[in-house]
Amino acid sequence: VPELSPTAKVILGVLRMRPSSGYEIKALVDKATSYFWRAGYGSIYPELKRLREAGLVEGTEADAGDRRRVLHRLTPAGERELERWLEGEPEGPELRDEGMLHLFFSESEADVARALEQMAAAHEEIASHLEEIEPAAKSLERPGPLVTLRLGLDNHRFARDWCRREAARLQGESAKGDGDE
Amino acid sequence: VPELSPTAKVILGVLRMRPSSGYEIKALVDKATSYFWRAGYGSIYPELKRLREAGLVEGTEADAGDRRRVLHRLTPAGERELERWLEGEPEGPELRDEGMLHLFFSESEADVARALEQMAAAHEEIASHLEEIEPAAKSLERPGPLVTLRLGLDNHRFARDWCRREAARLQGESAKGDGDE
DNA sequence: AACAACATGTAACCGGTTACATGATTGA
DNA sequence: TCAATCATGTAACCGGTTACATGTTGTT
Repeated sequence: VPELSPTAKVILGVLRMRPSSGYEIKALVDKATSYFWRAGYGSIYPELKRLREAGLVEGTEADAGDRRRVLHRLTPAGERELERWLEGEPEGPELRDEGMLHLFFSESEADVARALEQMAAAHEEIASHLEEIEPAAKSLERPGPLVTLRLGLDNHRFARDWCRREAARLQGESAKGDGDE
Repeated sequence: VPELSPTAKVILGVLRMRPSSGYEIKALVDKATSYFWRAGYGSIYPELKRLREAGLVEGTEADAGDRRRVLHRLTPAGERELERWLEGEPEGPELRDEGMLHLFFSESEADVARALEQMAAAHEEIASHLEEIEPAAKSLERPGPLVTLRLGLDNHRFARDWCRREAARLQGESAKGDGDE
């Protein structure tokens, strides 16, 4: 049995929550997981095809008054694969953060303060997005999305505050040395 | 002028701190930036070659009693490119976190608690690594590496504590409901 | 009539990881 | 002499992003 691809993992999980079209999967990922797991059409559609061919997912043309779309749902084999992945040890978080790299290469306290302010703004932006989607997460019965959201929100708020506080401290210090008196 | 590749960014920054061989760049990245920016030999050596060809970097065979190695240093053009990148707006952080995805798909409070414990362990591990390298960062004159490290350390400790606290809370609650009395 | 949103896909490109291949030097 | 570390690189593979291509349905 081959390992699930990264995109397969998010697709199977989403389909267990609710049978969906590729388009809907993309919309949900953008809204609810994009701050820790992304997927584009260029990954989703080919992966859905592979999952159908592997028998983990089943696609039925949505009939009735609906728009033409392919509703995908997990097969029993798909459910087993999903559970198997969920039972295993998750890989550690992978981060790529250009703001941190700027900060790392800073040579003066002014550089540090600037990098910190830019990072604070980036974390603020993500936190705002998470605040927007919080009501939707609260209205679900499943506990996962809301805990995830709160963890993300608190993490980004913490990082934002840390950066702001440290930037302010550095500017306070430089003022002491720069003063006219 | 083409954009700097991701690996070029970390290489140029490292070379400004200290002229180095590809091997040394890799060692520094593994030790000091790997928790927010990685690079392997398979990226570093080809990129060093491209940077030499583009005239941003200059490679001199290290002479003297040294081992045979190619010491790379920034050219004036390389310094300008580095500064230009440093002056621009950094891209936002990109994260891929399988633990968060497990958490997101959790269907019961027991699933949530388990996912949180695994995440706490992952953050603990990263925090431990950062604690190990803290003394080295403290001994530098440049301020960048130490602030970066402290931000990373506090972020991972915060996430670790958050996950632990919430996991404990959930288990406390289930005990109330599961009690024999 | 026009625009936004719904809906599905492919192809080219880019860049990162992994495995492979090689060889010198240093210390136990 | 043997293992670890220093040191440099290439090739195959994998997977993600971006741009392209197309057509429908609902709203203004």
